[in-house]
Formats: sequence, structure tokens, C-alpha cells
Amino acid sequence: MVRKSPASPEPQYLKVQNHLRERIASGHWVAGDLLPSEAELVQTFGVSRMTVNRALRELHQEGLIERVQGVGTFVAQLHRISSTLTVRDVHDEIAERGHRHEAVLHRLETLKATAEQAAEFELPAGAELFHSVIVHLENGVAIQCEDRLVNPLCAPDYLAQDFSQSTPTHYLLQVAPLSEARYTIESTLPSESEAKLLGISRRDPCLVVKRSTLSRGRIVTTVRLTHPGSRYLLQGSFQA
Amino acid sequence: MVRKSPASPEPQYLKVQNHLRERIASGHWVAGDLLPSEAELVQTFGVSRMTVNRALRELHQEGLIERVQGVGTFVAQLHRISSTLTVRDVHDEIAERGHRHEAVLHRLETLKATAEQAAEFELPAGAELFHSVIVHLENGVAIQCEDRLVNPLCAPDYLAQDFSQSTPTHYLLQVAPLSEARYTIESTLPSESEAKLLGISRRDPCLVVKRSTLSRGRIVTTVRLTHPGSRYLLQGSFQA
DNA sequence: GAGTGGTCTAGACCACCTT
DNA sequence: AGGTGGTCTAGACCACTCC
Repeated sequence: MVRKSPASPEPQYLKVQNHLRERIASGHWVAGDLLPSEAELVQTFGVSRMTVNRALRELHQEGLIERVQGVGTFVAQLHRISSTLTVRDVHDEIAERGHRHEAVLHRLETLKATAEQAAEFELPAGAELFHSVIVHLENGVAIQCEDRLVNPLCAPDYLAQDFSQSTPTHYLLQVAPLSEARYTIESTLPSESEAKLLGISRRDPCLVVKRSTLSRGRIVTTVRLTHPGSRYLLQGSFQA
Repeated sequence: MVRKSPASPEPQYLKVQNHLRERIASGHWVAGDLLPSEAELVQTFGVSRMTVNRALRELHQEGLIERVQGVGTFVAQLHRISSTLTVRDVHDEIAERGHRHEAVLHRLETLKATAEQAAEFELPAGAELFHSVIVHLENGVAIQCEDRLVNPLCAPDYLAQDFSQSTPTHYLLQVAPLSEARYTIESTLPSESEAKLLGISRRDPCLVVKRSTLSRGRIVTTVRLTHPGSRYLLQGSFQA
């Protein structure tokens, strides 16, 4: 009993979804309101329950509705505006803007971990870590200073890479499959060396992203990405 | 033929999903690799194709795999680390940390839109806008200066609200259902008045979130949220 | 034509909540 | 007991890609 007419590119579950989406966006239902049950929507749209269920499940995953077993489906309290923030490989990001990317390698070395660093990587005190400092330029302008520590157990050949050709992010994702990452975003002043490398004043505010990346339960790398505030911003959007 | 044993809290589609997730996280399959087809997974796990399909569809929605009709399913190129960044009502955020929230109202007025502002709100030049400036305190410490413009057509009673009790975000979400939002996050120095209101130096870097919120296709409000860099950071995590 | 994923159905059993 | 959502099945038709 499939009734897919030839000129119907829009799947049924999307029809249900868009109908509900519009009614919510238009204020026909407001936060907390009870939506029609799956059985009612089955009647209204003349589709099977699995189709209605998929439409509702996806709206739930988006955070637009709340579902309570045994009770019903409600419009979510949209007291938060969440959206997917993407922290990307800086090379791809620049390339996508149609600009030229250059990387200048300032350090690539082995160093002894401080007690704090060793603890973070769960390595014995005094263990060796790889360290790199790279400045990324967009059309010749410095937009990011990448100061990175790498766990030698996860990427033993790190020091042998040519980072004028490929970024550390790109290389590390190849050798160590990403399983988890944690990051913070903050606004601070640059260190003296960062200011020098980026060609800015120590008084210029910077957007700093700190990130730890895990693979197979081990910390692969920690990085501090410092961006001159005047040359870089994060942006995003949210659609109900 | 449902074989749900009483002591199996984990749904079948999650078993399939977790199996694939682990194989990808462990490096058994790397970016670009071809995964087993749905038909093969049906055999392997002894479940129906709908169940396998759901497992794969959700992994695709998460960005972990790519699917090409007529070809197959592949491990996605994880050249980006994306995660859900949530910009929330500051009251909820503080309350969730178990801290005390206070709001100090500094301005609540009507003003004539500049040409630029009028254009942004799609209103005639010189139209009236509502304007509020509120400083939010967490346990008595200023963490956010909220400078907001509101479209009177969307929230005519804005000026009559008691913002020591409820936040503008909360009120506006009630009167104007959220349909879309756009935001940027950047690092800059505070204006003179912001520095004064937050009790910081004009040289202290700040994390600034600018956001426009739409409802029914109209811009309801624009806001500039200024946070002292030393007292506020955004954080998030990502799980493959 | 064979294999892939995209969608859909008409049932089903279950856990849960309300009454 | 009756309604709700959560999950699952064993089929089906379709569009697409590759050979």
C-alpha cells in the first residue's frame, strides 16, 4: 500500500515534521503545549505510525519537542539557543573562504613534561612530549597561533611531519582516530611570545580555544589556539 | 517475533550503533573505509533492516558516517570537530551552578532607531525601538552586561516588564516564539560604559556574544552580551 | 541486472503514566 | 483499563550507481 506518487519528492515524515515545525514557529503552539498524539497524527496525515514516530523522534533530537512515555509530546521550553559549533581544521576553513593558507613553523621539538602536563597526559613525571608552535596565515595575515603538545605514544612520527604541507590536526586525525574532545573558549590577552608571533600588541584581546583530544581513551594532544580578536570570530545560526 | 528478553535494557539499534562506533573509534575502520551494507548488518545482528537503517541513519546525523545511495556507507572524514554550543538564558545557567542570580536594570527606554538599526529591523527610518541595559550578577559578581534592542511590533509591552524578576530572554521567548537565531562570538575590549557597569578596566578583554533572534520572519531583538574574559568562558565537549 | 541506501506499511509487544 | 510513547518486524517499492 505504498502511495508514493511520482511527483512527490518530499517524504511523508518530512511533511509531518514541517507541519509541526511551522505550527510551533508560528506560535500556534507555545512552549509546554501538548501536541497531538502519534495516533492522532496517523489519522490526520494518513500515514503509518512508524512514519509519524520518525518525524517526532527527529524533532526531539533537535530539541524542539519533549516526549514523555505514557503522557504525551510537548513543545520544548526553548530557554536555550543551541546550535552546532564547529571547530574545524584551520586549513579547510581558510580554503573554503577561497583564501590562501600558509603555515609558519616556529618550533618542533621534544620537551620534558612538567608535573602538571604529565598528569594531564597520564604519563610518568618527566616523560617526553612533542611540542610544536605554528602560526597560520590567511592571505598573509596571521590569524592563529597553534601551540600544541602531543603524546609520543599516540603519534611517534610527529616530529618527522612536514607541517608546511599538512596541518597537525589533519595528521593527528589520520594516525589517531578521534573519539572525544573537550574544549573551552575564552577571551584573554596573548602571552609575550604569542603577541610577537601574531604581530599584535600584548594589549590586544584574543579569542583562545583550548582543546584536548582523546583517542582510544588516551589523550593524544592538547592545543591552545590563539586568535587576534580583531581578525577572527566564531559564528553560527540556529533554526527552529 | 519480538525477542525482547526482560533483562535487556539496551535496544537493538543501539547495539548495532555502539558496535560500529567502537570499531570506528578503535581505528578498526578509518576515514573513508567502506562499512558493511545494511543487508550484511541484518545478517550479522539478526535484526530487521529497519533497525539497522535507524542505527546507521542516526550515526549519519551525528556526522560519523557518510552514506551514498547506490554505493554504500563510509566512515566520515572527521576533519572537523563539531559539538553543540548552547547559548542559554543566563538565569538558568547561574541557577544550575547553584549560585545566586541578580539583575541590575540600568536602562529601559524608547529610542529612535539609527538608519543602520532601522535597516536591521526592517523598520522605516526613525522608527522607535525599545532599549534595555541590564547587568547580571552571579553571587554578587558582574558576569554579563546585556545591551538589547527590541522590536516594539513583536513585544509591545516590553517596557512594562519587571526585569528584576524575569530576564528579557525569558519574556521574549514567551511572547514571540523563536524560529531562528544568528550569533557571533568574539573577543574585544569593552566600551567605556560596559567597563564601568561591569567594574572592570577598559583594557580587560571581554568575550562578546552578539545575537539576533527572529520570530515569524521578523527580527524580534538584537543583543550584545559582554562578559569579562577573566570571569567567563564557554565550554563544550564532543563524543564520537 | 544486481546491489546499495531511502522510504513506507500494518501490524506487534512492551514500559510507562493516568484514571 | 486505556492511552501514551519506545521499539521491532518482515515484508515492500523506489531511486540510484556500478558493471
